[in-house]
Amino acid sequence: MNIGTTWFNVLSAWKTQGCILTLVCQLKSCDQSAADWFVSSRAKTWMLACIVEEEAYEEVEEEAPKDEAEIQVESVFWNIGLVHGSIIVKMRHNVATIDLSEIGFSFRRTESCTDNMDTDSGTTSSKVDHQTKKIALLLVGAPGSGKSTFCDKVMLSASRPWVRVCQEKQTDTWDLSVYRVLDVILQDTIANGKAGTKVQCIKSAVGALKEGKSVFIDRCNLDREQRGEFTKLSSCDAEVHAVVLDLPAKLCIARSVKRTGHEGNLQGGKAAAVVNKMLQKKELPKLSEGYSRITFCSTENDVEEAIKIYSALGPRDTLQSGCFGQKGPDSKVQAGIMKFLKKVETPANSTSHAKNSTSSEISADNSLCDNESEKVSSSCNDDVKGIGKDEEMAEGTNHGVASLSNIPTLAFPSISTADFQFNIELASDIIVEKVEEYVNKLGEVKLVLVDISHGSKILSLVNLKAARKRIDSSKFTTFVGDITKLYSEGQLRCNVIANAANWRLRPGGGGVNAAIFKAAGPELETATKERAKSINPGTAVAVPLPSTSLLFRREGVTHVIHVLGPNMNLQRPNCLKNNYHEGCKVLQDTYSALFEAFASLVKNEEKFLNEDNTSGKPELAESLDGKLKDHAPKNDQKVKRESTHESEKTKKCKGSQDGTGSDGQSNLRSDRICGGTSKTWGSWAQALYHMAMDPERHKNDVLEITNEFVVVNDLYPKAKRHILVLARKKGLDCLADVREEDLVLLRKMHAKGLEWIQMFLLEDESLIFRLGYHSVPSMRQLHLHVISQDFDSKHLKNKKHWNSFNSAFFHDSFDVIHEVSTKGRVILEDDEQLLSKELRCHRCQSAHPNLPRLKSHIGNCRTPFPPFLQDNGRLVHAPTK
DNA sequence: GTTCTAGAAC
DNA sequence: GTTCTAGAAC
Repeated sequence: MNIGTTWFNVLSAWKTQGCILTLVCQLKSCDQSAADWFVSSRAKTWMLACIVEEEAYEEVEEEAPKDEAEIQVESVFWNIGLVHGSIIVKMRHNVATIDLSEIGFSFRRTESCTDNMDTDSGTTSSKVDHQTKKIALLLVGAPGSGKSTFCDKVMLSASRPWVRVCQEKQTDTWDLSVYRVLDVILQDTIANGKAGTKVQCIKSAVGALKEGKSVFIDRCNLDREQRGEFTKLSSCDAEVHAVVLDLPAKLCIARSVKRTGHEGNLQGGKAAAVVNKMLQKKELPKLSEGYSRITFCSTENDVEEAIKIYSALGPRDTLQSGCFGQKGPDSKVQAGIMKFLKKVETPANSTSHAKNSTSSEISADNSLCDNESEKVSSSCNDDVKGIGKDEEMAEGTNHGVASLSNIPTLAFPSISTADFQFNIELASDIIVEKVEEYVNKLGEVKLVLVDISHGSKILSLVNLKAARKRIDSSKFTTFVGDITKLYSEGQLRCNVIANAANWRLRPGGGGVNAAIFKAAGPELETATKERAKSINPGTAVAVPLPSTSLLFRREGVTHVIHVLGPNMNLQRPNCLKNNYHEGCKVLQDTYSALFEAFASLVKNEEKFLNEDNTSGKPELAESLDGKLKDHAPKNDQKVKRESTHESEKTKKCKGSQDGTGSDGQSNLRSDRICGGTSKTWGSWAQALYHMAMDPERHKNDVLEITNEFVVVNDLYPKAKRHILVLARKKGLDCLADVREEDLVLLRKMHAKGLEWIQMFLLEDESLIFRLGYHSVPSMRQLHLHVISQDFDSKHLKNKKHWNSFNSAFFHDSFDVIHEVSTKGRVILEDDEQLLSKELRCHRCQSAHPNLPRLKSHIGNCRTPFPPFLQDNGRLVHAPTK
């Protein structure tokens, strides 16, 4: 038997699905005894070597005459540094198993693979080039911020080919002897090789990009100049991204100390000094440096999120451009945006499902637990106690289930199966049985069983059993994700979530209870206390979530239903000591109580809605009449939400007035700005006024005339559809002039707007509309803008245009009507400053350096609109099918 | 509201 | 050199 040895340069390695690793290798050299190949990622290289039997080897030679072999590895069981286990390799047309039980690997062919792979591959890697939208990703962060870990984690699970380019070790060192590399791996260190220069880094990066791979630039990249050369990588037909690991200095130092301590090179103090010095000099990247996307991570959770995003990125996928995460350096503070950021930021610290920290990271965290900021301590608590039990990497957060529906939805965790150690088989039976019992009884609602971990046993069991019972999947589903981030991360809108509470109804403990209390903030604790002091097993306590709670504002959760299930854990109170007769009964009662409580909330909602429709906004309700979808969550928090909205405005107002002034003063001020006769209108600003006063004269420009208003196309539409409903009442120049007596008119204008939207939707059902007024209009005569949210128009030319429709400068008609009916007028502030604020996407809130960049972004952004827009009919679109 | 344009930013 | 912004005139 002829046995050959061959070496492969691994051109790229990426996971295609599950644990299938695809490698593109370049045949380096061969001899007659064996074939070795190896794979590398990072300095801690994936190293796989094998002896190939004659047949397989010949196959490689025949099939890859151009010095290229394509290999897929399935079922990989490996452990860097130990190099043992077995892997299944698919090498072009063959599948083989590699047994790595010892260094003398064996390789045996197991079955034929029928994949018809392209054997005439032409130039090396050309295939990859065409498929891959390349990315050059600069990691920006101090030593110990987790840059390399970031790369490792992404490379581990990404289906796109990534190469890590770093200072310490170049990826083009494939010509090292296999044994030397083996040594490297076995020692888990990168002691070989001198530090690479920046030029080498760039060379490697360019090389990798040309081969169709995406690259990580794993250097500190803390100052702009350092980064400059790398942003030029865009000339290699790659998008340049930055991920900023802006973690607390203490954390970076702790990790650096740990690391340097291990190698025995640097004293802890020295590491701290290095990190501190670097952080002092840091300049955060700006989009204007040439990035198409920047992601700021200020917590470990942010980092995990970013890892997830890049891991999920397939070879052909692209990410939205813009500035994501935390404050960008070029952001001017914008009240609305800061509110948004706060919404997103704060709860990010509240839960952690990052179970894939290395042990050194966890211990570094622990050392900070006692005296670090709350941020760090909360995340390390989670790391230690563990919300999820799963050690595997948290991958995506959902299975593509997107729900924006208004159907009341209850998300609930599996009760008692985690900390209370209830048997999972039995629990899954009970869940399915109870869901089956209630799902139809509850009417038009949806139930979702949520578990944070992928591969969760309870979810699989429940899915299986629910399928067997043919439970309607539109009414009951399971969902993988964090129950406190269902909307923001999973686009799953759940009005109500269930909490597996403790008997004291107190925060803490761990798991779901801790996560929900953290995410909801102290408001939930207070609201809970008002309802009950404790809870008995088998019962439920429904708590309305105050509108100030982040869980409400960010996720749209209106109620939390606390439930307490049976406990089988001896370490916890009221242990049933394996008495499953009693346990099952209690668990059944628990789910019954949960679903009953949910039913009761739904019932109350409907009642409220009906009352609201008859007294509040008859025209609106009539006009909608099932033809157009009102996005309102239809819950009893409506009034509360409005009051929040107002109080936020008041705060903002105070801020903008140099800390002076009560509401009264702000009213005065708004009067001065745009009220009554105090504003003078230029001749050019009178066009609408003339149309309203004498529409017959402008017949050609007018769409519709009634006694009370005129509908016209906006002369310079800022979106595909943009019309104005003009009030004809004299003296009603702008919002500041509106009084309670105009309420009927406002409602009619709104209804007229909705009528026109209906017509537009017949032509293009993909459009989504918003109706509203400019705070300080340029044109005289009160006019309602009815504008589609595509903003696809050549007339949208500047920041002012954008912000006038996408900041608090734009007052939704719904809010105007509500405000006038409750307060008699619209409270206006010095809103003109809002027009010069930074440009942010109206969907995902990412920031963009200029309007052309923003426009190209919004052309692609499909992120759901933020919850506040989806509520109360602020957005109007075609009925969802 | 738009257009025009200087000059800043790239 | 080109792109983009912002202020003035209308």
